Amino acid sequence: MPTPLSVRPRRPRIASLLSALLLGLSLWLPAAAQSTTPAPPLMLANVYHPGIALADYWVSEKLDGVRGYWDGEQLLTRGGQRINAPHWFTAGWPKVALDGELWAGRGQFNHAVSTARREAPDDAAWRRMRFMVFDLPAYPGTFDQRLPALQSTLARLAVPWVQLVEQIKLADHAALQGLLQQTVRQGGEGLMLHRGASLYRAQRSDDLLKVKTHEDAEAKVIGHLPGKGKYQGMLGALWVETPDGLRFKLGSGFSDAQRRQPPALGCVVTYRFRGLNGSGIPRFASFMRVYEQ
DNA sequence: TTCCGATAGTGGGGTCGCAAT
DNA sequence: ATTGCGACCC
DNA sequence: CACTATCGGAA
Repeated sequence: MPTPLSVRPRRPRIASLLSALLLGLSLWLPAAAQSTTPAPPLMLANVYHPGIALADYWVSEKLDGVRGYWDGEQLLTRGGQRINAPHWFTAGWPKVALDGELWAGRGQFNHAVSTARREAPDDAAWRRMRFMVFDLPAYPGTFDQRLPALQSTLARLAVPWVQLVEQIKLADHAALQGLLQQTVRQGGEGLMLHRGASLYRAQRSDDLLKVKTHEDAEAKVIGHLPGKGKYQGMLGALWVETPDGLRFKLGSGFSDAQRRQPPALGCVVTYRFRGLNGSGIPRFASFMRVYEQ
């Protein structure tokens, strides 16, 4: 799927009629900004479920940062946006593709995003960043074979802010759950599984799996927010309040029928979430069901 | 026939960059 | 200087 | 990121 619509309409200050014309025109022109390239061919993850042949996989921590794809020349985001790192950060990097995560440590997701997406690199911020590499996309071999090649590639580079993501083998599902709980307790986001026998495929498949935890909680419905597009005239999101008085919007997890007849004001709903963001608001919250005592 | 995989299309918090105020 | 919005990240 | 709905081909 070709990346659509150029972004960032950079319109000159002329008559508003003309600028509107240019804006409309810009949708048909190639992306003007030097910051956008086609999305890199990334391997994407499915969700782990019991029954997967764990012996076929390598296990590593899921690092909560910004996906970074080094195409041999420049750093790109998952969507193909150019990442403006300081020159020293990428100096000496190999002329081959590297796939990894721009990461500032556990619990530092916002710092990683802020640093990676700033147009003018903030040197002090970048000094806290690491490129945690987990794959060598262009290498013709299985993940089992790419791992040692990647290790020697990074060993030649030998800078502390570029590191290989540690991969281990686990005996069984129980061991996986144990490591998952331990990792999350320590502030990690979850685990990733790489199938050892898999070639690098730019697709979402079971060759790459993610393992995450989730929690359930309750909140009271204090408002209905309207939907857009295909949800015009239906529920877009519930405005809810937690027992602590924290308010946020709950907009995912509803069936179309529930969006037509949403939970009533004042009732309590159960939602699922994965950790809290910096302000204590549940991250990736989704509606589960109406709560009944 | 049923089921699975890939798409398309909604929704969230947070951040940056730009335009309007 | 503040606010609002779209487009990204997750 | 989360999710639901849909469609076509695999099972």
